[in-house]
Amino acid sequence: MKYWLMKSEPSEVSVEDVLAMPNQTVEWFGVRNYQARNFMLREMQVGDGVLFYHSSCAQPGIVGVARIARAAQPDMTQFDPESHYFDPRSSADKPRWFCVAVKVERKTRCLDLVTLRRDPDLAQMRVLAKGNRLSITPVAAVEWERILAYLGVDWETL
DNA sequence: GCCAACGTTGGC
DNA sequence: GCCAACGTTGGC
Repeated sequence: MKYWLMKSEPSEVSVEDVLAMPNQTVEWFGVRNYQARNFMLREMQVGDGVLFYHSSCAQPGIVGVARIARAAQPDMTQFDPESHYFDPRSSADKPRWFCVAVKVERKTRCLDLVTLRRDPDLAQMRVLAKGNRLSITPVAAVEWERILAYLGVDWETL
C-alpha cells in the first residue's frame, strides 16, 4: 500500500464538496502534468491512502484523509470543448489524461503548511521541497503515520 | 498582484 | 537534441 498527497483548490473542489458528493467520492479530473498523471496511471492502487490538501487559498494545508477508490480512467474533461481542461490533442481512442477516483474518509482540522514545515521529521516530504509544484506527490509511510497521529486519525479503524 | 520555480513548446 | 520563450503553479 502506498500513500499520496493530492492538492485541490477549495474554490474548485473542497473537502467539504467531496463529502457532499455520492459516496463521498470525486473524480480527480484536471491533472495536466505528466508526472502527476503517471502517478495516477502507473502507481496508484485502489485502497492507497491519500492526504487531501487545499492549495491556493488563505490557509494551505492538509484538511482530510481519503483513499483511492477506483483506478485511473480517461479524464472526460479533456474531450469537452467547453471545459477549462479541454485538450485538443486528445481523442477518445487516444486519451492523454487520466484520473482516479478519491473517497474522502475524514475531514480533519487543517494541518497547515507552517505547521508541516516546523516538524523536522517531515522535512523530507516532497510537497515541502523548494519549488515543488507537483499536485500529486508520494508520501513516505513514516510521514503518513506521523501526520495521521497529528490528526488523531486511526487509519486501521476508519 | 508579485514572482520564484518549474514544465512545455517549438524553432533551429 | 538544445534551449529560449512562454505558461502555470502556488505561497506570500
